[in-house]
Amino acid sequence: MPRDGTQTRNRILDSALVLALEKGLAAASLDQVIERAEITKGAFFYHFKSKDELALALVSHVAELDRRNHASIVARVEGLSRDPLQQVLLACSLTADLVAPSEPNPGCLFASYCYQGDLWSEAARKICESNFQEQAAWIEGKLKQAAKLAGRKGKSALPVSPAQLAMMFHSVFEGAFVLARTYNDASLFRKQVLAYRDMLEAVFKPAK
Amino acid sequence: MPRDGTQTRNRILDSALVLALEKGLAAASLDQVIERAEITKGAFFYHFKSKDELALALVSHVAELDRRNHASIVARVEGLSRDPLQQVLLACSLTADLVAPSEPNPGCLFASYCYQGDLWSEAARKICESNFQEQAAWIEGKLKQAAKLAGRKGKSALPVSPAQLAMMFHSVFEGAFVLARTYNDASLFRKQVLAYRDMLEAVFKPAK
DNA sequence: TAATCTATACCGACTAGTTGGTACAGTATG
DNA sequence: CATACTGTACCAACTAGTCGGTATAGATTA
Repeated sequence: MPRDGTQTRNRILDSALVLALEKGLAAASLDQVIERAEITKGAFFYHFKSKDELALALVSHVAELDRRNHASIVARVEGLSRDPLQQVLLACSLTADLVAPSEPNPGCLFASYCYQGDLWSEAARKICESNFQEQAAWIEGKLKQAAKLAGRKGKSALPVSPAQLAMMFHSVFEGAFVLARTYNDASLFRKQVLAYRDMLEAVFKPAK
Repeated sequence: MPRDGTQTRNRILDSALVLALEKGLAAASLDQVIERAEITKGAFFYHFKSKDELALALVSHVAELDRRNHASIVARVEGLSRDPLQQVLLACSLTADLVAPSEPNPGCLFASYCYQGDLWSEAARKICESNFQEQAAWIEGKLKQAAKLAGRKGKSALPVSPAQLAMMFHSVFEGAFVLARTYNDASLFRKQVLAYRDMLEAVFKPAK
């Protein structure tokens, strides 16, 4: 058997990811991707037919990492508590820690793509959408359970539907990156995700 | 005096804005901007020294529109109610209506820029930051007043500080655009902004 | 009042450099 | 011996930006 090419492929992907978050993949030339990956043009085009193919492979790659990360958070959180609301709150806390406060270019590849028309193919969109959906569905399910439990104690209906609350996770998540970049302060990401968590908690546990 | 050039300049700005929201300004070539504005290269470079200068002028332009829009919302809202919380809630409602549910490319130029390193100069960042700050400061002030009013009635402290709640407006606002693009459904923008509004209301008016 | 001047506004061919992508001969590795 | 590259040379298309020239219209002058 020949030597393993997956290592080189991953180097290309890693290089592209760094550049994509730093300056946007559209603005990053293949030469830059190649230089950073420390390979040659020949090697690049051996693994990818075109820049578009790289772009698509990169979303797929990141989506896969994201799904694994989400699965890991779910597993940890479901081990820590049996209460559905607590599980969601814990998941928020873990998500908040995903970005180091010192990170120079905190951001989400999905958001980066969706503001760069060239890369925002229907295929890429669907990958992002399904990731969002999967995660939102988990939150929504948990919140519905939580609402039922709270309802049994004879409380009023929620001011916002579990579906909208679940989607708001991604609103805040994505918006927090924009905030962090605009204020040039990566710690804002953490603060905003935690603020969302605290608001969620308050909505489900109204003043006694 | 020669004929008026401001019209041409505005045409360029408008053209650039459309393209920036559609595909990102970095990916839009000057030729495209020029073609859409129905002018020539000479006219473009008469008004702008470089693409970078256009980019900066465009954020300035949009920031100015945004500030006027915010001022208009504040004026309307302060005419409609004297209660600070109600004013903020109304402002959210008005903001939610900013994006038509049929809009093809809903988005924010600031977010677009901050994911495209080339355009994200320190000067551009500061323009966006000051717009965010100004608007967040208004919300924060109102929420502090609202908290005081609620406190007089002998209620518990807020689960999230007014400052974080105010910033969350922009988190949700920016994130909602990403959501709308990812789910390919512009109506999500409105829903998310309204969901934020309802959550705010719930936090300040806990179950009686 | 006609000719000239001047400053702004604009035109469009052109250039130097970069881009994504190709071609292909050779080398290393399992 | 097929796979996984390296290295270099190349190309057409496109890029931002330049530059010499022109059109317009008000101000100055003869």
